[in-house]
Amino acid sequence: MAFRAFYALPAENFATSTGQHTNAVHGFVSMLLTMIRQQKPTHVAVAFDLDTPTFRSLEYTEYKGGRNKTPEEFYGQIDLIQEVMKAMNIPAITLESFEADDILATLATKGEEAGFDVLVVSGDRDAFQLITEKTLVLYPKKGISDIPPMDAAAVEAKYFVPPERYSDLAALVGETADNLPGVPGVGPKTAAKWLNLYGDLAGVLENIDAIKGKVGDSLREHVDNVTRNRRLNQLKHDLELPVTLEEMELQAPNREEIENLFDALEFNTLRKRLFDLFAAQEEEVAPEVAAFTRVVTDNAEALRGFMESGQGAAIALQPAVVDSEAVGLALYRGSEAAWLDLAELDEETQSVLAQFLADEQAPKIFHDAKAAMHLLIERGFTVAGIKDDTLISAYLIQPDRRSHDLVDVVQYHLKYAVPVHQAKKGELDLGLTSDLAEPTLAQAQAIHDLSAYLATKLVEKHADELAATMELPLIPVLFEMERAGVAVDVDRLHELRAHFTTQVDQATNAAFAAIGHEVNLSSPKQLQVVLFEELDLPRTKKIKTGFTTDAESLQDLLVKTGHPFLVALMAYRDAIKLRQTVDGLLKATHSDGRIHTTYAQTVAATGRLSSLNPNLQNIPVRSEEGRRIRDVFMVGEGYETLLTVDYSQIEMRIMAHLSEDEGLIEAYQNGEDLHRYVGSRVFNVAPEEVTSEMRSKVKAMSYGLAYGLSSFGLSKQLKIGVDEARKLMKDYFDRFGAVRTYLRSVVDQARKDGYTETIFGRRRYLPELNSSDRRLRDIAERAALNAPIQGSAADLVKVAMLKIAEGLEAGEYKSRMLLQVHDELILEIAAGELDAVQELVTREMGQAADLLVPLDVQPGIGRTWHEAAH
DNA sequence: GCAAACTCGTT
DNA sequence: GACGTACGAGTTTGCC
Repeated sequence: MAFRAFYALPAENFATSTGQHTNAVHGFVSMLLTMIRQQKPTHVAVAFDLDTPTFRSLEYTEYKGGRNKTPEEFYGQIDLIQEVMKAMNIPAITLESFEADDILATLATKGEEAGFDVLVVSGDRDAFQLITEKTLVLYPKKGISDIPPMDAAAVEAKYFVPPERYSDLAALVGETADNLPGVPGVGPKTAAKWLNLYGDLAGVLENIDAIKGKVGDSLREHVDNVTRNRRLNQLKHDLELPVTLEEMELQAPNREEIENLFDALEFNTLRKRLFDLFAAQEEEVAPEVAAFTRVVTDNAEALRGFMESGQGAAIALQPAVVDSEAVGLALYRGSEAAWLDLAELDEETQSVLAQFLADEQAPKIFHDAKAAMHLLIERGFTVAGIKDDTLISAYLIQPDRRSHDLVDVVQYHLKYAVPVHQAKKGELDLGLTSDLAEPTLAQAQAIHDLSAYLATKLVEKHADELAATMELPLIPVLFEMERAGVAVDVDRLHELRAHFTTQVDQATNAAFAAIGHEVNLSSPKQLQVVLFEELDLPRTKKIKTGFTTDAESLQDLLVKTGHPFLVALMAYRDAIKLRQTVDGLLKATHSDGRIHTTYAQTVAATGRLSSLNPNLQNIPVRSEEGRRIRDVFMVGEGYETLLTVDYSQIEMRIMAHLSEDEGLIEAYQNGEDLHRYVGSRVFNVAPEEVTSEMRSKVKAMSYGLAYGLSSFGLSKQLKIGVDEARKLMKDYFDRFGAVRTYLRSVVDQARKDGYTETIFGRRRYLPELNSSDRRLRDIAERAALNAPIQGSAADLVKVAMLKIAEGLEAGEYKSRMLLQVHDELILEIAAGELDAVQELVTREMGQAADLLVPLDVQPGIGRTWHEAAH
């Protein structure tokens, strides 16, 4: 691992002021911290090779021969790593005449015997022989985060033999890195074929004469290689180690030693990461979980009994997931729990479970029900009767938190650490005590307990009604939208990709020609050198790393200097952004020819949905070129057309409603062109005398107000003086005074209450309104201004979606909602249903709330999203 | 190799 | 000295 770190990080970038290279140390410690954070081990040890002879090199002098000499810069870094381990109170183990992997093998065996789950991290494939039900191997390819631990199934998938045969396979194939030649002409495929035919290596050698062909001859000729390889690649499991398992228990680091050591190594960001990690760990409290009875529900009768004995009490459910697939399901109902192996259900049990899951009257509690629905439907189960979702509850209680992972939520509210399971794919016998069942059952129990605890919290925060009438009912609606996905024209996507690539290339060439050399146009850092040093253009706004090269500043520079490089650079930025968008869409297109986004219901603090994997809420629309991407979203087979319906000026209307400003309300009630109307009042001219320049000024101001725009911001946006902007705002507020009163009162009220509230009662808590830090307070004030407006709009759209879903179901329409883009809904319309569905959608959107101003909705029809725009 | 910074698309 | 909300995603760079 240290060696990998050494080559991953450029040595020349990592040296102390005294010249000591630290890249391997930095990389190793960085990886170790990541691993501790992700895997949360209770015990940790690190094994090192020595550079003295081992029993392998004594038996076979060429062992690991032919390797390049260790680079100069690596020397000494191993000692430094060992010093860091000492300061972290992590044993660093070496053993004369043995290799690190033998130490790991011994530790794995000892750990298993002591009842531990073991995770071996090694860059040596020989470690695969250690894999068992209790031991997994992390074999880093690129990085150590984001790679699943190798289990038996993963080894089989890759090498076609189980882990206990891996060493046999390696002996036949050979290992270049260790200078262990195998049988020429034999690769993993052939080796695996033989091993599976004859059981193991001994079997292959017994039947050596039966193997035909050139490879058979080759094997017979090199059989000595094979037996030697097998002897050498066998790891030792029974070494006398200088460290006990107890001594491996992960402890807090020795702060003083770390400080001194990291001072010397000049590690500053790592120091923070290390202390942050252990600070977080110290907070964790031991679980205080009530005991419950486990019920094995491996047959229909047992499952039915479990269901019935609960007498209709809500059941918490938690799927166990391996490789994005539900392999097990834990059910918990207070003092009693059940565990189901979803892969092994007999027909009758499957049917009992299916009936329960689909029963609207059987109340269920999930943490992230929508995700569970996707997992379960792949197993043939539909889910109804979602009584509670602790993910939603946690979000409504603290909408500003970014993540509401079960682990975090339980830790925060119930003050205990819920166990997390290691995914183990090959483990098909999922008994009640399996590594998967225990933690999943504990999670289900935690969800059950959370649900009860958060229910009172919801009431305290006045979010119970919102949960019951809006967020929970929305779950199945969003689920259906995600499941449906939207059809895309893949050929068109490829054409667009080629088109934008041409533009990227042209812009790149033009940019290089303009400055006479190449540069990475995607690197702000390099662009700064070109713009502000080579070309010596006027400096732009300061940012942390120098001067910004953002689009707005580039445009300013272009106006000031007219330099052709700027033109090319801006064209490059536009084109590469569009190509990235297209690439993302291509990557996200499923085999059904559709893109299935995921709506995050618990991310945006204002109550909006967000869209991810891919984000379909930021598909370009403003530029002509970008809009072409909207043409690839098309009506799917079996449907007639797309229908888009969006609210016009929803946030302005909500501001009119909330402020009760008579002028604004009158304008909307009379159906006037709002910006023209406002313009005529602000500039004191007749409506027909409002010029387009006046109109765009008040339009920018109107929208900006809902975001907490300052006169400075307005002046910048409109490219007018601050004085003029200030006057514009004054004139605006003179005419629409209630708006100013409202905006002020929102912030004042929020400062008193600690939260803002939408029309539908959605709260956002903003404690920083009373911060002594001016910057934080300003940010909180703008959030307080915006949250009721953006949030009410989000609520309104959600209400409309619920009504539309209801209406579609009641009318037994085949048409369906596909997408939501904050104030716009996109539906796929089945043949003959257009008129009725359009009427339904526009009606429900129009009457989603009873405001002081009318809600205006605009429908559009077309074969593609672009065509359906109006 | 990981995490932060920058940039930019939408509403 | 900063100055418009709410997001997601891709690329580059700093780390020492």
